[in-house]
Amino acid sequence: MASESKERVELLQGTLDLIVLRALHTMGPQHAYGLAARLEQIAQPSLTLNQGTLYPALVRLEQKGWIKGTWQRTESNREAKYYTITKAGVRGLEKQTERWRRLAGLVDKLLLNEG
Amino acid sequence: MASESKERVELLQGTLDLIVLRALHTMGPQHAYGLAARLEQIAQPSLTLNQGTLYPALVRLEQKGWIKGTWQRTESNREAKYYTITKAGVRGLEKQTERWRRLAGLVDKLLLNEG
DNA sequence: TCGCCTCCTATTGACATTCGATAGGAACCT
DNA sequence: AGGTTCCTATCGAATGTCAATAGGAGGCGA
Repeated sequence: MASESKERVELLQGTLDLIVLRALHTMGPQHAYGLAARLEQIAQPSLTLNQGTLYPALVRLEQKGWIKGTWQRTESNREAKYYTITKAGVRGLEKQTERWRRLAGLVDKLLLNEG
Repeated sequence: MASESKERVELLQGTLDLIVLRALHTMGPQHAYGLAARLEQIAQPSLTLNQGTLYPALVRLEQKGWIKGTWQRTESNREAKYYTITKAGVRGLEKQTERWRRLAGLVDKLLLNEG
């Protein structure tokens, strides 16, 4: 047995943008905190999203013009920055998805050669 | 249509180790140069492996004890460092593969929710 | 023998991203 | 008043990739 038991999925650099974009696209506007919660839930116990990773990612994406943040009040009456995906963001998402599929395809191709 | 036509796959950070390990595992001992050629061939025109990325990766893997390099003569009579995967490397490969599958599964789960 | 091409290893600096730790404000509940 | 949850945010360290560059050694043709 391996001596560790946590076995979290660590992000592959560059994957986070795809994940965030996709999440915003399907679930609509979200704020960082909520996003983290949703994703963690979807990912079961395997992925723990670092706040210190997520926030910079959102800033990055906003600077690129792929998402846009607006301050609003939460259901729980707190100030939160809700991010919405932009048109450019949708295009970006498509590209990132394509990129992912390519790499995944390549890796799978290698992984399949079990001979 | 997108305005560009090359669309190379850039590596997701952390993927290279998996690829190299897998390649060595299935094709047996290889030197860096040959490895690059083989991989590029497998990946069609989509992946261009950077030498500047591959060499450090091999050093890294050797330091971890996952691969072992020995100098030998090539068919073309040149000195080359042939890398072989070690037992620890095989275990590492399994872990990396598992890790990849997890992340790929997660991303795919997200990607499937097309609205 | 000279020069060039292919084969092959290798390093360097810039850059981007992630991690882990840490900080703090504001609303709500007791 | 005090604690907890919600929520945003930043910092330093570590890591990995990229693009460019350097160079030696064998083989081959002129």
